[in-house]
Amino acid sequence: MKHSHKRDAICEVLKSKRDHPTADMVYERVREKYPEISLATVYRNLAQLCTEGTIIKIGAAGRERYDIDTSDHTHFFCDECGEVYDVFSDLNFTGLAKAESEIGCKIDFAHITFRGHCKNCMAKAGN
Amino acid sequence: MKHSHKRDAICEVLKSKRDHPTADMVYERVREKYPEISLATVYRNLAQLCTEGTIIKIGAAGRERYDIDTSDHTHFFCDECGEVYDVFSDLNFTGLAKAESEIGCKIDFAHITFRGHCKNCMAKAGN
DNA sequence: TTTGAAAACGATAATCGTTATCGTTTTTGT
DNA sequence: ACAAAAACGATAACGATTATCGTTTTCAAA
Repeated sequence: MKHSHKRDAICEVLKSKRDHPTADMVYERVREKYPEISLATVYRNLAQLCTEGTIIKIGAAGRERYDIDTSDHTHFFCDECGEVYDVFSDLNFTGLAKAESEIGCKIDFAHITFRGHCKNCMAKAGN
Repeated sequence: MKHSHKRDAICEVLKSKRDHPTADMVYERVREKYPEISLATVYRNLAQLCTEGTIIKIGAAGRERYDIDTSDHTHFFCDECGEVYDVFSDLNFTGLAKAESEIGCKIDFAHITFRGHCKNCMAKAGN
């Protein structure tokens, strides 16, 4: 895909620190390279990158986050610190066909997110 | 739980038509009984009912919906018509422990939503 | 290398769902 | 009946995101 310089810089931000930043966080980071960039440009390019499939949006209650890893994986949201972690382990679940037949629908996606307490927060609480 | 008249009417709206309405939809419906009710009152009471555990919020990308069925169940969102359906079939999934050990976390909730095409929309498309 | 159209941009206004404020009204317990 | 607490309506404020618009940059064809 052909990208503008600023769009490239936004990709670079997503690639270099894979912590699922919000638009604001991307804005702050890309300003290190382009101090004059507008927040509108960040939103515009994030939207475009989503449309073309380069990145994905992982909605978390009124505050979108962005992930450059478009492979099939799950996200874990820490309820304590708000951090988001990738989970790549396979999750097989049974009952999907039964769910489909229950309401007579075709399930295209089963979207799973985890919530709980992350390693760091558990370590802190443990002491 | 002790409720005001208007809070009761809001519950009644949720009970009588279990289609996971948005706050706006609740507002429209409760106005049939209380034409003078304010949208603020609807939001206020929906929030309160969530807090006390009488109803649940099922967030769907920037637009909350409300469900008076607080039992453990899943929701199916039709990508075509936007309708939301309840799914009560059990879904067992394996790999949760592996996911926990992968990132060293404690998973408290696994939140699942389905997306796809509902019965009605498939029937329409089929002709 | 000029040129002109398309794409991208910055600034900022607008939008949308939701929440907060505040002065008034209703409910409740005594 | 009465005071305190809860609920209310109107509306302003909020925060995240999107739209607008006039300007600037890019890039390919001439």
